[in-house]
Amino acid sequence: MYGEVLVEYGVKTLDKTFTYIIPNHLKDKIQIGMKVIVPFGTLNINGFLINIKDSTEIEELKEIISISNEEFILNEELLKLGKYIKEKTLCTLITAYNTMFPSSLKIKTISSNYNIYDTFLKIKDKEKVKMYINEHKRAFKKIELLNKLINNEKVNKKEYNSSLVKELLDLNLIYEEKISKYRINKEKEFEEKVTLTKEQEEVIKKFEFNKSKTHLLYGVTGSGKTEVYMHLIEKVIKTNKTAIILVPEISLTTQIVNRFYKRFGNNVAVFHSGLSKGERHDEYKKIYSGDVKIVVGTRSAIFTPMKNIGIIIIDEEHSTSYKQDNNPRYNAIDIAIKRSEYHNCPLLLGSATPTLEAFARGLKGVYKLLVMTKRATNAPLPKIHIIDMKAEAKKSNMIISDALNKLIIEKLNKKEQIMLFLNKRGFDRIINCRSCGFTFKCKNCEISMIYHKTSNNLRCHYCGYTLLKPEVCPECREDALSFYGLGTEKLEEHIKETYKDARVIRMDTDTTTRKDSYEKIITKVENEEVDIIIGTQMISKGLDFPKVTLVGVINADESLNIPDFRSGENTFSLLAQVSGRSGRSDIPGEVVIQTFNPDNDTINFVKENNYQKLFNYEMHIRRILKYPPYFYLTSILVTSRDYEKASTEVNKVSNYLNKNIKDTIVLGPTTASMFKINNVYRFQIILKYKDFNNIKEPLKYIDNIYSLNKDVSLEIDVDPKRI
DNA sequence: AGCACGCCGACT
DNA sequence: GTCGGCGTGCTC
Repeated sequence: MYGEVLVEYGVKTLDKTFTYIIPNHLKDKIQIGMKVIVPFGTLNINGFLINIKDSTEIEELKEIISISNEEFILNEELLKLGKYIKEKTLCTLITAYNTMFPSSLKIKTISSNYNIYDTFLKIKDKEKVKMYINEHKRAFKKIELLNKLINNEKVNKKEYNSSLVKELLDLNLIYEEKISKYRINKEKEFEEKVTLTKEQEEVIKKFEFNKSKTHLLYGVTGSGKTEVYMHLIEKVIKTNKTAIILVPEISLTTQIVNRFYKRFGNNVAVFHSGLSKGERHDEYKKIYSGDVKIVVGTRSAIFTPMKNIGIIIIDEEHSTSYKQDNNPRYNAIDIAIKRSEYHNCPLLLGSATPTLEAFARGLKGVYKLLVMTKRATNAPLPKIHIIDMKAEAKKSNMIISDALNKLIIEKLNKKEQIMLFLNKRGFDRIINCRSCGFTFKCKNCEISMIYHKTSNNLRCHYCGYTLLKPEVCPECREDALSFYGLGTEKLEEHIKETYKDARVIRMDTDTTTRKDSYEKIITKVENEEVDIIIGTQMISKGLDFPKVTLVGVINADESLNIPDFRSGENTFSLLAQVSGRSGRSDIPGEVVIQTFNPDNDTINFVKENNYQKLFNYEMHIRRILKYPPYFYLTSILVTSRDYEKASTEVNKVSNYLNKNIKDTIVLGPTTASMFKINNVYRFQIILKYKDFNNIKEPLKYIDNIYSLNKDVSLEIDVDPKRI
């Protein structure tokens, strides 16, 4: 017997199998999908057994040394899925398999045993024990323990003093029994049955089970999407099938997972990067062994080895977090579609602000479109005020406008909660005019231009159009051009100074690095130990705090100015999402959006809460400029420490593509949006096309060439979320 | 990726 | 005369 093994190095030159002899002592145990240790060159390394065969042409063969992980084996579905990932993202097969396997289960660490146990004490010989009790009448504790055992009570070793237990063990009266247990263990709580709204019922009625169909649930913020998810899952697990539900961020798993625990108890596993290695091992084991029917998690949970899947749900479908931004650059939605096909089960994408791609498919009938337009509590959507910061700036209100200030004081007095959202995702290298709000846009591409300090000019990162940086604003002739930039920390300081009695908490990547810190912050807010929550992206999605009645967006403009064709769409979804945090229960909510561009179309769609208008507006632009969903995109990034090399090679690539790709628009080469990072120069090419098959082989070809080049590297991102 | 083999420059 | 620089090529 021979085994075909993929070795662990994720490099293009080793993206093929090596054949090994399967020695007799492994023949019974070994299975396809197992991790093994093989001799490779001069050393022994880890690999993945992906095929077993009876004969081989190769003459000199070595033997597989051992199996490195018997506990978890990749099943047939997941082995197939890896091949799909390789084809779709152009990564190596082993890279695909390694990402599907949770990192804590990588072989380097597997030597330690992640299983943990409860140790119970058992009785050996009742008669002997009774005799002992008679002879030691004054050993009260020991007698108590032994009596429990005689009465067949469960006794955990931890309950008694260890030396006491040891004595009894040494006397051979009792013995230990280890029962493996999981670290996370939640009992189901009773939860009163919720009555569904008409809209929720309608959605559930229309939902198509038992077939591979993608549904898009477009439901406004607070319309009760989570409740719909739970109902659908309840139906599915009643038929003995399983469910996967993905949420965008760890901060969100906390709230959703708790709701799931309450309703489904130990039938739920969590899976995300915030778990400790041990916890992750346990959760994976629960899933692998079929102990749970539901898994809730972030992107990587889409690879968990659930069997007999009855539904896959992706919440906040528009979130960019479903796309991995390093190798392999997969999108969990694509994987979900693939798995739904394999299991012949439905996929549900949910969002209050779907991506244009998804909504367009919904309208075309590719996805089944389900709609919820009302809030579940029947509360109205919050009232949105747009504040012109140009006018405020003249009054020297640089951070908080008069209107927002007034509302903050009002809400503080009423003991209601306030969320202040700071949009930090912009580049500080965007210049705008403090006087009139003007920002520089490329005349060809309609996207913001980026300031380059070294050359003192403004550049478009799509087409390369360059403009010398003017001294005064070309619109109003004022000398008021400036960079933008305010951090959460500074905002927190300002708020604490201004509202001295308010209890303020900050929620961003800095304050949530420690494990459980999300949970702590969320609990604090829920227990009303906090008046004002300051945060970034993190507080924009999904959080459900009934006492929040005011949301303030400090700087709406930054994401508007990101030089990406999706900036309008992303800004709308971000603002609509944060707005949705306000007034979720019975008290009506308000939203204040501060902007230097109060007349901007996107901002006004937010004010009207009109997704449909945004959709039509953006689709129009996308059609003219040949962007998704009308065309697919792939970006190619060429980088080098040597400016000249990067520049000449990217031109070579571009020439090659222009000659060898048909029916594809080749844009560039241009400098990438971050041109120089850590002294590495970055250039990019963007491809716009209708059919991936036209570009796949040429892309593989250039990818292979540059995998051998140590000075210049090339990265391909198929369907990038950011360009 | 990681290592051996190999072919040219400055040193006890 | 040898030690070691890293360029090239191979790994079942």
